[in-house]
Amino acid sequence: MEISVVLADGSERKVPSGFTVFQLAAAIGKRLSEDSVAAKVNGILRDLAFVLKDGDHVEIVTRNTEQGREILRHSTSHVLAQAVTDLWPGTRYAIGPPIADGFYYDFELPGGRHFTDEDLARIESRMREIINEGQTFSRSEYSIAQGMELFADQPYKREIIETVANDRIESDEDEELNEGVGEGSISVYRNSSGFVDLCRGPHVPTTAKLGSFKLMRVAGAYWRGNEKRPQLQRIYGTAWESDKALKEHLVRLEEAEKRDHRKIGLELDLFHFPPEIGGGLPVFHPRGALIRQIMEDYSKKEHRKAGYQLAWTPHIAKSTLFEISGHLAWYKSGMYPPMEMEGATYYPKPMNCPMHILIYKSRSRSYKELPLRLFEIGTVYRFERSGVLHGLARVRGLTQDDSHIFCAPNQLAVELSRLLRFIISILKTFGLSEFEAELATRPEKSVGEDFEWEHATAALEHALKESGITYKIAHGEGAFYAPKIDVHLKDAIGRRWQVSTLQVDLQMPQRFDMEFVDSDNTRKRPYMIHRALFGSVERFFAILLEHYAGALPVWLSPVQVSVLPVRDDHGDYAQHVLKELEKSDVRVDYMAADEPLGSRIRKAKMEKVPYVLVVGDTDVASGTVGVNERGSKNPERDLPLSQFITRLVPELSGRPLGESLD
RNA sequence: GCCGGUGUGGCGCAGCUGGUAGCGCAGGCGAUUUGUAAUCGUCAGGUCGUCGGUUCGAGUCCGACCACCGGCUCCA
Repeated sequence: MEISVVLADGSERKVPSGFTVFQLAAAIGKRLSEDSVAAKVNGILRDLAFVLKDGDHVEIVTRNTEQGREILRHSTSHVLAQAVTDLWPGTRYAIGPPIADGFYYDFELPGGRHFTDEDLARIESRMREIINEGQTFSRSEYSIAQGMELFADQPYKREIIETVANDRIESDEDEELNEGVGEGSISVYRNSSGFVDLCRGPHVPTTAKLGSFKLMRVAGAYWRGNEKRPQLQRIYGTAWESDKALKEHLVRLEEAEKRDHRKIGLELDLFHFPPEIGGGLPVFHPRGALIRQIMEDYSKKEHRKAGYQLAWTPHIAKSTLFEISGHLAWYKSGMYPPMEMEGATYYPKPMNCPMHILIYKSRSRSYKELPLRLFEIGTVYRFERSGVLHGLARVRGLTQDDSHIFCAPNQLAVELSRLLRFIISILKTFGLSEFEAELATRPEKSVGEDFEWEHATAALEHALKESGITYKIAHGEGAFYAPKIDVHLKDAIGRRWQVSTLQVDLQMPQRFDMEFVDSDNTRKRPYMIHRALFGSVERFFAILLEHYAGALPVWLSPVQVSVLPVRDDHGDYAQHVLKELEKSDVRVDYMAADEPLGSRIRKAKMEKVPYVLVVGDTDVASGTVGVNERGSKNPERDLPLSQFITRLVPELSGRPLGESLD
């Protein structure tokens, strides 16, 4: 008896009936069978042991594909669970999905025990034993009731079966919870040693297919992501199709570590976090402060050009203000504690918006003034929980490049489109070019009328469509008072960062009873848009440092050119070069000839100075410089100074000449 | 906030089972005057995160706290 299956390339192939996917792969080629980990049969992922039927469309999934890696990772996480239950009998195991670059598994150890780093080595060697034994994974199906019986002493598994069987979870985030639970039945995978796990599969046929993995770290993780539920012990690991791919991944991690803005900040003497000041409160050293200032000056200039007016507001305000704004009702726990003074209670501001509203309300406003765009680079304080602080990317004192736009309802759509274009244009000037947006819609915990939310959300989506930026909808991720667009960018090594945020506020105008006089002499409520472009100056600074690995573009570099005389007697000429550069507003550093040239060049290079100029005998004689450009291996010699300056000047400003906004 | 880890001169590190701290870089000084990624010598610098405890004796052991690192939760 023969059946016929259709392969990925569309060709048909006759195989004996009862043939498994693996037998098919082996029949096609030895290499394919070795590399196979699973297959897609009629579009559904199946084990290699899956028995083919006549007419099946089969696509063998190999280990070096994204899908293949996912299966390897998933299977490795099962081996992890097996090793842990071997080493600590009585362990309850929860979930263990594949994730980007690896996998994790959550456990509850008997007696409330916690994993330590030393445990990782033990677990890893037990895993290697299991892998070397070449244990098989075999699939079986049970009824829900049988499943509950099978996992009688595994409450987390039982909870998965119960909740998923009652109410199949459909959102992407909880997809792993659907593991192995189908309509009225569950599937489990059993190792030849007897370890059983609830799982949808597929899995590799045998642990022998695994091995290129490494356990990375232990962490606590709340069961089902809920702080109120037990905290489980999570082990993270990485797994790849080959030792080579594993090694490459570890090298990538090392490279990313070198870009860490906290490390670069230290190396380049840009900022630090004095413990005497407190966690999440950075101080910027002269060079770091200079970079900030360049960013902020540039931002202010562009905002003024784009029709914004600068505002300035204080750092603290009476509780009354935050009662009106609703911050005390909604986000008190995120605010710094209050200060008492002369019978009043003051709070450090967590946001600038209430104060900008007061500027708006300082007098009556005419429709002719709208849109009124206020802009402030204002420092706000937020009481971030100690565990979430992360260098400059997450601080307790942050400086928002914050603006609030007040407009007539009919101006909203146009204003949002214009705003989104402005944001993208500014971000591009900083050398960032890959963007993606999220449209965050109404969350469960929120205030306002449905029709307002719909109007505002539609206006945001309109702006997104018009900008051409790719976006997705983040359901229920909006702020309590407003839907929003979050702009994410991709850095030089492909990591995503959330930067700009753009919100249509439905609450503040009402809370503060804002109005404007329209052309028909009636009083109307303005719309309000909140918007931070960098997000926070500190965080954006961190992103730039990581994106450029510290080698900032010339216009952002605190030192743009270092001038190095070869010998002391070239000093006068070097000083002349320095003066000439300063005339063109170049930020120049001078390195006297008191140590060997090579050593000084090395220092300048390590400071990531964009241009190192070396001047010696021939330069003194003919008015030239030697140019050692950052990133280039071959220094140029005998370049006339004026020529170097002509070349440098266009790099001194962020925006390429001739390009304008709007 | 929770789980795990770390905390030794400005930076990077060493210091075995407890016996009063070392190295490299950076820094000061002196010599060297050098054509493209480390010149030589010399000097100085640490109450070992903080506080408390155990001990004849603590950088080493215990506890609390602080800060940082990796996660979880959170992120107006």
